[in-house]
Amino acid sequence: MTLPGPGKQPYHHGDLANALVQAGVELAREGGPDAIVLREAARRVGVSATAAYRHFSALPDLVEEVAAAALSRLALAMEAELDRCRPTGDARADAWTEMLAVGRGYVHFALAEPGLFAVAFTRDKPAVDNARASGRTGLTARDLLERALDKMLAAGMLSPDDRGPASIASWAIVHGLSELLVGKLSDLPAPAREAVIEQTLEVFGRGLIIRE
Amino acid sequence: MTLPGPGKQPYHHGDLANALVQAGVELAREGGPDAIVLREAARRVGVSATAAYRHFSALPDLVEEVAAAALSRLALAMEAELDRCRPTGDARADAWTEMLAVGRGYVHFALAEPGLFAVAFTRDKPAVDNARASGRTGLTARDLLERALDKMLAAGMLSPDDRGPASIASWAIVHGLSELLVGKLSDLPAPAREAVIEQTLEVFGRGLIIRE
DNA sequence: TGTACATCAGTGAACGCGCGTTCACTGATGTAC
DNA sequence: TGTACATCAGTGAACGCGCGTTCACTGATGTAC
Repeated sequence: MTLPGPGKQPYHHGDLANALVQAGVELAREGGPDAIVLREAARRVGVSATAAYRHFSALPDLVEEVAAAALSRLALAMEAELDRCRPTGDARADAWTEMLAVGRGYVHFALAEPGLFAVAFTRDKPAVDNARASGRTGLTARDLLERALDKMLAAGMLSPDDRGPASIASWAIVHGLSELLVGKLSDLPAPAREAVIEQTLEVFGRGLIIRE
Repeated sequence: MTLPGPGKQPYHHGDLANALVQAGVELAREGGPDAIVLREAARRVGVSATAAYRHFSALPDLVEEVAAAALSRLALAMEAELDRCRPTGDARADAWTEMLAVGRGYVHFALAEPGLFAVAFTRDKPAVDNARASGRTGLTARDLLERALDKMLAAGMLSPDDRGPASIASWAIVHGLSELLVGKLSDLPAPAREAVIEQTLEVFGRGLIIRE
């Protein structure tokens, strides 16, 4: 690969596909799914609109990769929240702390990046959950949730009978909370919002956790 | 108002505003928010595109009214589900049955009318929950939920401390479930889907209901 | 090490499309006298 | 009961716009000999 000298515009970009996806991500951040516009992405990268067709068969291809990148960022945000957990050694407490972190990470990402969140869950295509694009192959949001639930199970605070239903139920509660806070409940001031998040996760947790 | 004779196309439509909203609803059913197109709505009603401007200041006005109509239909679907409940006389059982009906009505509407559901929760504007448009002024989805929760409270199966958080938590669980089933989990076959709905509501219910 | 040439990655003009909206207009309606 | 006239509710042509995509092309790259 040739590094361009200062001020030089190389004829070959070198990494156009990626650059277009990044531009697409930026557009999505600013205006959600509908704002992902092929011509604008090309414009931002400084390339002709037609150049995009060397890397994507058509617009939906680009959108799909932007969605994958958005999902990837969601998982990253959740991992960041997870990293802030300090284990105490109490398996039960730690498992629930992890579960809360996963949920909070999810909801906070939606609030911080509503455009990307919308794109991540946009459905034009069969919708592949695997984020194989954008160079990342780490754990998905779903993986992080399952791991937290497994720890709860291992800690004996989750009934084996509930392990199955718990996946989708947990996903639903954080997803619904995210959509509402970003949408119909967007008027809530930030402090009230945080209280709502904590209370909702707590009520939900009571349904999950075995009473000792 | 003049009723048009057979085959006569009256110059004055008589109820254009409403007809355009209905056409918009149809478009939304078929393709979600982006499918609400002023010109197409006018076309379907058999009127020039510009006629719409006698009744709506611009496209977002139409969309807003279509969204209100969609919310109205959601509430109607929930009421229909509610009407199928047969009270047993046991206040606790009946309250929970009603709560389940409200939740199921919500999720089933989303599954039956994904386009309308999306429009109902689309956010371009401040988003007024009041469905003052489309001639309906009944109870909203939110009202139905609050009523069910009040009955649970009255039946002594919901802690007064939880009454507040329960509103948004309940809304979140059904909303998230709806979004997921219509989106990322749309591959689920119908029977599995129903099982997921029941299990999710049950797990959630355990968090809400006071253990006797 | 040089050179011919296939292949790759761009360019720029052009296309057709459907949209929202404006404009000047005309036909229908209803009200004052 | 008639009639003049303001107002209301439509029409149809036209606008500019930005989009996705196609086409024939050209410059850069890399490989075979």
